[in-house]
Amino acid sequence: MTKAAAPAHEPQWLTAEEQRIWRSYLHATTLLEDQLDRQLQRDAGMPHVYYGLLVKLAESPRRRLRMTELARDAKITRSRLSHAIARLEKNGWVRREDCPSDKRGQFAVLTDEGLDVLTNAAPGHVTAVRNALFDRLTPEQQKSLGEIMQIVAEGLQPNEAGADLPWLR
Amino acid sequence: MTKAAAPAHEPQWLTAEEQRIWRSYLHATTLLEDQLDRQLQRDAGMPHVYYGLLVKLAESPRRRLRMTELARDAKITRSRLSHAIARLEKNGWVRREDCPSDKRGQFAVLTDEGLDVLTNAAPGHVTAVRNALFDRLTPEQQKSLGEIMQIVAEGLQPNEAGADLPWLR
DNA sequence: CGCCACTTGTTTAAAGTTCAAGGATGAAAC
DNA sequence: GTTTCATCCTTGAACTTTAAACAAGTGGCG
Repeated sequence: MTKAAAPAHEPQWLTAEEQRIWRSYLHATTLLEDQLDRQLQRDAGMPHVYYGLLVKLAESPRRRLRMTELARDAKITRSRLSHAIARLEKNGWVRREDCPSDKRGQFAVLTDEGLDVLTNAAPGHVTAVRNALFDRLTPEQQKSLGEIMQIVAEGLQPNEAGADLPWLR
Repeated sequence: MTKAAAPAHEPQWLTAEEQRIWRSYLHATTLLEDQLDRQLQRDAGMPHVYYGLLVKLAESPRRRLRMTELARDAKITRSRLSHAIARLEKNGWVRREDCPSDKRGQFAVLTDEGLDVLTNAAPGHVTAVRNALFDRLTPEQQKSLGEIMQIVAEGLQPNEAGADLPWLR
């Protein structure tokens, strides 16, 4: 121990190096999200989050998902999802369906038109992601990024994959 | 070349591994941003972006910055900044001042009260960042993250540090 | 000077998000 | 059955963000 310990109720401030890392993180993530939002808004008429919803639906059996499950997958609140689906429904890209087995439940269903929009938007989006991210990183960096982000995501996941086990927090 | 090349106008889709990385990235960044937003909203009565504005001001000489410069530093549009500063001004945490040398210009100035709020909020925020990010990563991972994010940020920076040099794009 | 192009910052309205509350159904206990 | 509590999803209001248009000021240049 070469440094005096901080007073008990003082937080451990970030070191200069940590600050550098943290700022790079903030800059990169905000710039990237802005970029994707603008690209998708321009080319597909919706923000990135909404695009993500269509993707989830397209990947699901029968192109449908329960609202709660979709919200969980997309990491957004059910409230936000309700509003989002309302908007997508207005566009004709998604439609709601009642769940036969649980009268409280709703399915969000990707329409044919929605799939078309998605199909048209996808190439541009993938290209944008490549340009901004993958094309700039070495394979090692890509691997590293994946590991890091997985760790962070798991740490923040309120409840996923055996999270009803109290001793995991 | 073991794989057939994609048709010229087909995008290069993400490989399975790239998709994994990209999804981890999206999950981690959205969960982290949500987490910080909620923490700051609860403890300091403002979203993360607004907190970032106060930080920039606090770090600046005489606790003030021109609107455009602040917007650039924080990676947000001037319009967004106008609204944000209006709100912070209403809280008494920031005040505006005219620029003497350029009558169009405005300074955003951090008030004493604003500095107090910031001082009180900082420990909790730093702790949140540590808990979610730094405490979970090895030193190598931290270093790697910094490098990666710097690359990405620089790639997206519309104009920074000698960006008026046309041959850089 | 007088014109023109550009920058600065704000404004308006529309879109998106959050927060707290609430209606309805389900599930388990009594 | 009915009470109780949890879950599913929606709603409306407040707030934040975006996009486009605008007023005012700067600065180059004939």
